[in-house]
Amino acid sequence: MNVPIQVDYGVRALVDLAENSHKGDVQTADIAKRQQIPRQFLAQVLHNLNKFGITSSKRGPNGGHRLAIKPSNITMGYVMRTLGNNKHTVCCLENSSKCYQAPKCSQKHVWRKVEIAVNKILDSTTIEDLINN
Amino acid sequence: MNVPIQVDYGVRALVDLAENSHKGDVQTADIAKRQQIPRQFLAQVLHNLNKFGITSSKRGPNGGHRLAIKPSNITMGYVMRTLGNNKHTVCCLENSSKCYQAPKCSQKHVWRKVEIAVNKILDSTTIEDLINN
DNA sequence: TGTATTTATGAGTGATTTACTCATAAATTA
DNA sequence: TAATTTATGAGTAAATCACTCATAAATACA
Repeated sequence: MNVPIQVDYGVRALVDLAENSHKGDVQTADIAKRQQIPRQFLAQVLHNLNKFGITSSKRGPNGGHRLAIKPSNITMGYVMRTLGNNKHTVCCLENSSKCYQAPKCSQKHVWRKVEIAVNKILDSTTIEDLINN
Repeated sequence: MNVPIQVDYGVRALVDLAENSHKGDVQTADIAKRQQIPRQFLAQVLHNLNKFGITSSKRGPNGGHRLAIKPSNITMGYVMRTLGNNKHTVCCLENSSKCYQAPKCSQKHVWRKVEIAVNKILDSTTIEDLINN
């Protein structure tokens, strides 16, 4: 499984937001510093989370980011699908190969089974779960 | 999950070998033709399978490849680990990030859980299972 | 012995992806 | 108006992927 660093950063940012939301909007630079994530890149990740309605943001002085959904309703699966470039969790050759097209590809349903198992775990793990360890 | 095309080719080659083993050694070119895999690349894949004892081979006229283990004992998991460049199935940032090192990485055990679930499926699926659909 | 056949093996390569940076625009506040 | 903060698209260096190429080594058979 390819876990893009965007997903890692995104999840960490969401955990950070959940833990610091009481102070009001949280700025990219603060999250970047706390989580040791390159600032400009984190800005893009947060922008993506924003676009998909997981967070919302405000520009200008004392602007920043906040969660738009409560931590117990944000699943790793949703973050993965949001930041993971719309790829299948198990990319069984989805781009170039004929795997999914081939009628007698005997591997296909194994990988599908794997994907279902993965999504089951990711969709049942929330940001809140991560905070509670 | 990154399913390298090598793994796909390897699994298909093993299924092909299992289905054609009764005729004696099977040549790379024949598998390549039947399975529509680039010949030279398949040669490398078969060589890798050979190195790890899944197949054996013979050079020269009427040489070729054969299974060294019976299909019911070759798991997708083993093929994945053999051809998948020794990476973790779930590559939770294993290369560059601090994920596995960081003491308070709350994602780590989620990805580990995912990896265990994936391996459970792959290790319980054999080449024989694929042949029997 | 010599020639054809087949695998073994390392080096190279073009395209794509990844993980960023840079530059600048737009919004907001004081 | 100036400072601050996010928005957004373009660019980029390094790594990876999916191969090809070239050549060596083994084997079979005439």
